[in-house]
Amino acid sequence: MHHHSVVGSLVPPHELDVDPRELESFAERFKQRRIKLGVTQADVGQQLSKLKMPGVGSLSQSTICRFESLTLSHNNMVALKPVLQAWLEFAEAEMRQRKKDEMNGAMIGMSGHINSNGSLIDKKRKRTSIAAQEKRFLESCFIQQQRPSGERIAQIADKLDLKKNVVRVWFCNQRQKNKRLRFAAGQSS
DNA sequence: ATGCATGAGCT
DNA sequence: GCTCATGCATA
Repeated sequence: MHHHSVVGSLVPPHELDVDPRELESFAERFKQRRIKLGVTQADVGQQLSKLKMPGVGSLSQSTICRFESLTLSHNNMVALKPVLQAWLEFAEAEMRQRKKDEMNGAMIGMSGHINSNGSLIDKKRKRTSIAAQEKRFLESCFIQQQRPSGERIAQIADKLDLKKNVVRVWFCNQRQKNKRLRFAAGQSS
């Protein structure tokens, strides 16, 4: 229910071929201006929904962070760029407006805080922690076969005393990691 | 900032 | 069962 791809992998055909260097410079400018605005990565993610861009909801701090550090796939970077660019313009316009208001002496009392709290007891997602030694083995296996068969995965899982699913997901994440812009072969900047 | 996980969509 | 975009949880 919370997975509504912001843009899926559908990108205008004209922009399918975007210069990685262009993305890199944009990401850098984005971060600098975001910081200048005094806004956190988490804030950006939440404020995106205020943009009312069709099909664009909010994003997590993780995703904003990864955009800034170029650790997303090329297509993902290309898809997110226009959205974040729109947010930047929106946020800077808003700031200009605030300054203007202050100039007009429209200082509004900035105090008051209302805090309510409701605590619910729910099952939180747990994260398996794979030990360094196990990781080393997994990495060596990954070098041999990036896409081991189900049988091979079961074998590895058994040897490392990990759930088969944990090993399968590890390989999936590893392959995905190899596709991230920043680690892709052929990056020169 | 990053590791492990989820869920949608596709084959 | 994979890829892909994305996020919770945690270091």
